[in-house]
Amino acid sequence: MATKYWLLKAEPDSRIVKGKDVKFSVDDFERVSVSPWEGVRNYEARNLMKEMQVGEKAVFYHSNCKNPGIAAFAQVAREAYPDYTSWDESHPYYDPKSEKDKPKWYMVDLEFTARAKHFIPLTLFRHIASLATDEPPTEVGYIGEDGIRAIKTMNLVTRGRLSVQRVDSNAWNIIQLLAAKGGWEEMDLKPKKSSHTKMVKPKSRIGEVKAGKKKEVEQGIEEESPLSSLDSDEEGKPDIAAVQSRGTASRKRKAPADEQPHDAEGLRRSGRRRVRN
DNA sequence: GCCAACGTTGGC
DNA sequence: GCCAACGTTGGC
Repeated sequence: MATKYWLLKAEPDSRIVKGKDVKFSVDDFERVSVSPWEGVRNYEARNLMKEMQVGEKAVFYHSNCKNPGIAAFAQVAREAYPDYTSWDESHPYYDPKSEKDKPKWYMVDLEFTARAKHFIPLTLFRHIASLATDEPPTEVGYIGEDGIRAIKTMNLVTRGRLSVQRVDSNAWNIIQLLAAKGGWEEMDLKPKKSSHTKMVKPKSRIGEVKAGKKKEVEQGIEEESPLSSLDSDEEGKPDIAAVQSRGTASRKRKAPADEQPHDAEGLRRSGRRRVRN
């Protein structure tokens, strides 16, 4: 079985949840060297962690911060085991539905490997993903057209909210290159306005009405085609909660890879992670 | 089983 | 701080 590669997020900035700081930066990671990846409360992310094997490589991503992006490399140091923080009432991600004899949430241990020589900002990925395949920027021309293709389909670009993601080997190789070589520091990393530009801001008339909290989504967009996601090879049961596409925008999303142990229920938090203690 | 409402993620 | 995106819940 081919080695798999992963991307895991953590928040480098302080954020207090239930009185505890959930911050976990690359500095923290480097300092502790090995860390349990607790706090993931999203089924798909959890299932991905259950697939992880000791020794597999991963990138460490800074999320929900001023400059999100890939900060370091890591490897899986322990396969999935129950996330004991889900049993701790005082923990930010306590889940009363998770029982000791039937854990609902799992985590792996990750070991810090090295910092990325060049921090790779999300804006770079987004920018590259917005380009035509045959117009590679000279500054990072070394990634080639295949590199652009690989980036366009990265989960990081297409599935922003997933906190634990798989990284395919093409993307993995590009990440290695980028982290080693850099070169984009002078680039203007704004995405190249793509099709779905949505700048329809009202021309503000003078007493405009505020229109409630309804945000109409223009639909019709539906660009997504790739959504590759090979997916879900759950090892557990098949996923039940199948797709629930939301009506509005014909989103195609894959089934929520889930499994839920008998009663579905659920916390509504998603996959954030990490709580320092 | 559909889908509107709700609540969270997380970029900007 | 705003708000689009989207996972989840719950009414029907």
